[in-house]
Amino acid sequence: MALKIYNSYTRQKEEFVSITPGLAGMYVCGPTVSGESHLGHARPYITFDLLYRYLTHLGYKVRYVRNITDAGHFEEEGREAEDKVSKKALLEKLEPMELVQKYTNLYHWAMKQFNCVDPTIEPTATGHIVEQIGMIEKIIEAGYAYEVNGSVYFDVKKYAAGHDYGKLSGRVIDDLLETTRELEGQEEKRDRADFALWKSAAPEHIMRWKSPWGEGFPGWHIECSAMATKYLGPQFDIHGGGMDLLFPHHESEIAQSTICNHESPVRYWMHNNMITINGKKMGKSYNNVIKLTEMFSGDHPLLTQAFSPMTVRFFILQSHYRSPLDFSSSSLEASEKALKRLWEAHGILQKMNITEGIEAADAELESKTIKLINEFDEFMDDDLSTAKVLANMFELAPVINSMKDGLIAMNALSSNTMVMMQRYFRVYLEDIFGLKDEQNNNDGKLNEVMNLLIDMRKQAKARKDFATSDKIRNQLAAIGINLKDEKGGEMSWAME
RNA sequence: GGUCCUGUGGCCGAGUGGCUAGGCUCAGCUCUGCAAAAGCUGCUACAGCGGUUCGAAUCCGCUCGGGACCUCCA
Repeated sequence: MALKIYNSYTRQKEEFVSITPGLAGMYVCGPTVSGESHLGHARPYITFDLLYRYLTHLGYKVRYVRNITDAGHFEEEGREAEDKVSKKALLEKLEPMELVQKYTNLYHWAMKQFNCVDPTIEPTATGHIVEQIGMIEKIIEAGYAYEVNGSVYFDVKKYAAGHDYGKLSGRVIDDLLETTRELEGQEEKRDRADFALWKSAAPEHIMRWKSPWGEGFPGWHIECSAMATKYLGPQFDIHGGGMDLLFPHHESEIAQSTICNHESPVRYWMHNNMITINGKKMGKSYNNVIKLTEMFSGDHPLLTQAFSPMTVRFFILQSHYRSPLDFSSSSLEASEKALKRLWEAHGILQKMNITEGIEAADAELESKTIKLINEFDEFMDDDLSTAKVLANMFELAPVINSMKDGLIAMNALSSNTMVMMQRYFRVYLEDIFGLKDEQNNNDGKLNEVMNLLIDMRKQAKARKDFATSDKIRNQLAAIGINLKDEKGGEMSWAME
């Protein structure tokens, strides 16, 4: 089996073949650090973290570039240029870079909470002004851009004449040229479909750089092209981002890079679908965002409780990344319970001592188990079908739990299968899905205290002193620790 | 208005034409001093109407509903 991924460019699943065997280059559109990340942002970061982890698991050495957009852009092309970052900075009375730093830190914190692996390179737009200017100059030299009043625009019409502008996003160039939408201040551009490579900065702009065309700031799309080219080369394997970036952002990236580097920049375009609330995309424009800090604290009118980062991560993994995913507090609650059950089964499985050389006593269960486990790889190779892998795990969880409770004999499955199941659960849940234990019970002293309490409760139960045994259990429950009686008189515990 | 996507059981969600994903909820049962946890059982759905086919949730057409992009957006 080989990994197949859905390529937005060709609109079909394709076998992934990297340009250089053994190496993979991927670029993911990172955040604009002019505000706090919300739940919607979590999806691409977790989706492409999953991809990065899986490619690594498959043996690729991956260069994972995820940018930070810290240079502000005009709010809306054609209207009065207004730098997002500097606008907010005025409101908050902060230096632009102070604001950028604040939200960058917050973003990094959120990524850590989600257990996302750091990208191998995390370039900033402001750190690559020189490269962006260089690229713009090349485009002008090639005759595909023109300068007006200190701003530079990409000539879409000319590009479209010889290239397939619009292929990625399914746009028809004539429609773009004939937009019914009425936009003001288009007079600088030769054509309304043209987009800015460089914008002249109005005097009040705080963020500004010198360029051959005067002081200004880079256009929205050029940073990704410049940084991707610099770190991944003129053509690289995978470019990821949210579906809402298909047009115009990624379409424009292709155009710019193609003119500069004389080849299409990306082999596989991957796009995650949106997270919605009541069917509507979560986004700034809709005023329906739930910030990640609010998710984790529960401090939001739409939330009935706080949801941990791993619950959110699991929630996202339970659906396919190209399907829309509708948020509601109750579906998060369902994910929380499901994850808890699965994670406990995982813990039980890992603690099992496997006796070597056991032959399977239950041939039917043995073959079913092997099939379910083998499908993990198959499903992941099929465009990262995490939901199906999890479904198989949930089919195996009762088997694991039943073995622990003695409802299924320990020798029902062969040693080889047990070892394989242990390995696959660990590799998939922890290494590939990036889930981790959120209970802070690593404290050895807490464990010893709990062992003491369990011992006391066992003794109380043995002499039928239920008042004492219930007191221990109930008071622990009150502080969020659940004691569970097990078959055979043993007890285990778990934090809420 | 243009382009594209989508409509699955109480809820969330997988679904490559035939073998009825999975999770959560709910009901019953088992285990248990009680509870929790765990296990077992039950709940057979694919917006509507046509068509193709031996056979369609899956393909085609129409109708209705929802959404995305076309403007900053993950």
